[in-house]
Amino acid sequence: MSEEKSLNFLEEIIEEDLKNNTHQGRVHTRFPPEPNGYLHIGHAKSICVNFGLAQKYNGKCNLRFDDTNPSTEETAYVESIKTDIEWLGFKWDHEYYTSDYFGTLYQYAQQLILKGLAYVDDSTAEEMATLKGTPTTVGVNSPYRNRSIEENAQLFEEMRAGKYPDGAKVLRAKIDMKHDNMLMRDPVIYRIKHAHHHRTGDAWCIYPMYDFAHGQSDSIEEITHSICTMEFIPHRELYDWLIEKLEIFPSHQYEFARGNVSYMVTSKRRLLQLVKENHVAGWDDPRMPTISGLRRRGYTPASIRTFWEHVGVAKRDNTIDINLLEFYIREELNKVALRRMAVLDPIKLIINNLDEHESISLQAENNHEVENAGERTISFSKNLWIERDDFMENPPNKYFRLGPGLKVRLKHAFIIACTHFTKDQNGQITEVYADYYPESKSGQDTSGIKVKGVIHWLDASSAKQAEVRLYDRLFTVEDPTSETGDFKDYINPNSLTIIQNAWIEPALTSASLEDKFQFLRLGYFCKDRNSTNEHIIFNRTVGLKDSWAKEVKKG
RNA sequence: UGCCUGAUGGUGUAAAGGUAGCACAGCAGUUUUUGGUACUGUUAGUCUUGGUUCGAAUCCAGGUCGGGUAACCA
Repeated sequence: MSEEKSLNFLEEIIEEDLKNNTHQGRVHTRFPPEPNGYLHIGHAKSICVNFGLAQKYNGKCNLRFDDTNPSTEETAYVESIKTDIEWLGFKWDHEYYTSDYFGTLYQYAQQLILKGLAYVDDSTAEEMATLKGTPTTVGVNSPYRNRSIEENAQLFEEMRAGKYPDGAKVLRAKIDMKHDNMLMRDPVIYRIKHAHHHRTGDAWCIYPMYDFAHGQSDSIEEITHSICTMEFIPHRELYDWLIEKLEIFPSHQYEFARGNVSYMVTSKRRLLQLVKENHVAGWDDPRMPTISGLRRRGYTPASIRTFWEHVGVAKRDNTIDINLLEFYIREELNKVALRRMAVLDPIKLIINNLDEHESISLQAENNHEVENAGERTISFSKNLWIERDDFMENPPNKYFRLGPGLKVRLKHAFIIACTHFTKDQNGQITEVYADYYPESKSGQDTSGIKVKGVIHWLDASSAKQAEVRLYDRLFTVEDPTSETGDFKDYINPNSLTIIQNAWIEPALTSASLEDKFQFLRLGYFCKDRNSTNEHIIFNRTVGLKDSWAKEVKKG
């Protein structure tokens, strides 16, 4: 089989540059988060693209915090972002902050003023908005547009010195108020903000705007390929204009389509709302699409990387089916997760032909997908727990589990035959009775009995209790933001089901936070960070594929 | 309405003028001591109208539809 992986458009650009020796064979990218929120699944794509490209082409990737707006940014976010990137498995070449360049950026602004390409404007925000025009009507020059170079230089210096209050003046690039691209209509490049900055403290009271910081920072770091999402396309013209006028290193911007995933929302505003209004338990709630949420949910870094790698990079709008993400986490967990048994909704199973104090030791494989995964010892005795779902009073034809007169195998143990059962006055099954076949022991079955079904179970005398949290998608519709009404109207009321008293294998009590488990026939689980020795909590990462459920649904 | 983008099965993504392929999902089956996994088979696609060409998903022109864009946010 020839593994001929085609290149995405960014790889094509880079390979073309490499061929033409555009940057002396250098590939240098950067990941530029703003430290004002937590990273989510969409950022993970950008991280995979930027760090991935650098890796593939033997280049470098910087981490640069785009911290030009002191009123929204915090050091706490810086830490969470770094944690998440490292967890995803990437290493940055340098850790930079746009605020490191405030001095240089200030000088760049002065140069622009000296070239007659920037001016100080006293207009209010409203006045500027009016003068700016609309996409279909051209803008009008500000009355301050023709101030002399000397006056502009003087005023800008005074802005920096703190002579004016917030909003009193801005520095604008002098481009063209009639430009088709709204961003070229004399964009604001510096504004006054008497705010404490998380890194520079009170050293500055003027801060550069994104457009006067990002491209210049790329240039300072000699970034060869500045890769961002499609909504920045209109900014590229300004990006290039500034680099040209400033005569600095010609970084270039390339845009790809952000990756959307069905049943998830990723806008910072909406995520913040979910947290603030307590629809979820925090930024790392396992239902959140944040990296920290996915981590707590039990997703692995590799599964997220593989997911984005297979999704690919292109320029068209897209919504990726959440099934694909779930496929990749299942694929990985199937190979690494230790198999254990747990009973979430128990009914008692009593073995008729076993004495009360009898106990049989059995060996159970930890993961038969992997050699050397080892075995553990489990016990089998008279009183067992089985899943309520695994017994039916009047089972349909293709039901391969337990029912009156039916036989099944208890995983890793014996074949049993149901003799009778009891119900309470509400018609709820309370106890199921069965005979076991001693000669049908798992691995050394000489009984000759064939059964189609295998169910999981727990020895009631040794099982431990735990809390199990079953997570489902947070929303009931693929794209809650495109529906009528508020996106929160579409929150899935069943996104979290808490089972307070589930039964688990004793071996599970010593689980670590990093361990991944498959609860046989139920799904993949991991221990929650809020677990204590007395109270263990397991989170369901994702269920197993369930073709029986599908069958039932079809009727 | 201006400018910028984009359009390939249900979803995502390939095919650089020459057999429309891959993955997920779906469906059918084989295997199975997890109704899991693995394996096999299978359904289904080039937005539209013209043009260029022996030949067009690809090139050209018009149209249609989607997305972005009018913060002292990034």
